Amino acid sequence: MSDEAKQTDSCVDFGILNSLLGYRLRRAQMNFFSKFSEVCSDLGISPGLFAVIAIVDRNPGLTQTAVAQALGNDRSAMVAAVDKLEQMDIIERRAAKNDRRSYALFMTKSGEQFFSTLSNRVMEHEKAMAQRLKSDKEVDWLLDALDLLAKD
Amino acid sequence: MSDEAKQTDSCVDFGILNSLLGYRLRRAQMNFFSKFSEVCSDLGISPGLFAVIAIVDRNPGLTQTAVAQALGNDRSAMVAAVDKLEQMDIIERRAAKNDRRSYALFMTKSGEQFFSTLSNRVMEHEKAMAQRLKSDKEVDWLLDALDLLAKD
DNA sequence: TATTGTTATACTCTATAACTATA
DNA sequence: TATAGTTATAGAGTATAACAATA
Repeated sequence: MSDEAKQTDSCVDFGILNSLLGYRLRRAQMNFFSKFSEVCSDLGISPGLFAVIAIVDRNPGLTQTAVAQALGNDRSAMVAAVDKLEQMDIIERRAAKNDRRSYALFMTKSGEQFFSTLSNRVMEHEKAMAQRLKSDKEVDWLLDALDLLAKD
Repeated sequence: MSDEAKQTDSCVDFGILNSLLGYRLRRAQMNFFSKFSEVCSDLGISPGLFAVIAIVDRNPGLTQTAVAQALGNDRSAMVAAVDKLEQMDIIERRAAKNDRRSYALFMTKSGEQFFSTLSNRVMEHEKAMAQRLKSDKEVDWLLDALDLLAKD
């Protein structure tokens, strides 16, 4: 490898990208995503599926559309997700009481146990990442800042 | 709509998701992404293409592989990106001096002008988002925090 | 008419493997 | 043998449109 080529290895000027929240958000999120996958891939759970489980766990009886709206997804994306989670015996569809068009989503018994294990893993990962910041105060501050940037 | 169903609209408990940096990062990044698209879609530039242009603008003569490594992408993804940017007369491939396998990437004259316009738009968008935070100090702090979370 | 779940579809982004021409 | 660019391909994620059953 020539010296000229070697320059390209680590001396790249990121210019405007360095000052862009959007770019840094993307890099940070991509890192979180890949780390999450490492931690949870053997359990067959992606970040998206984790979010669905977390919502159903805390809000038993929600419809598929309601979960989709909460997560900012389209209803059509819920079908495959709930199919998979039902196949894994984590979530179950039950006929809704007042509306025969919709299903109510509930955790199964084994699903609750699974989510407990899963949450512990995710929290460990989260803890390791949060420790890169100086204090718990800074983590809270970051959570608030990200919330501001997520709105509309 | 029944009262029972109405509950699902905005009274969803996000549980553990609320305290997860990973989830909030995802929501914030998705918002940035869609806003960026609104601002730049008429120019035919996605966040990914913008990053490529920004790197080439500041580092003329880099190879495709070097740009890919800087951005954390695979080389194969660069082909279509550079094809499009070359078609738009923003970037051009030139034969590399010492290595006939590789191209050196450079901005075209019109590309530099285009990037100037583009950067102004992106900076406006960025400014609007940054103003959601309390001060410039907080923005700098956030940039540093995101940088910490993006590493390995 | 409007809404729920569903299906089909497509589009983007991304990663992998294999090929070629060079090194 | 190793690397740069390329191609083909496949997977995940996401969004749109249309349909049947139901409201």
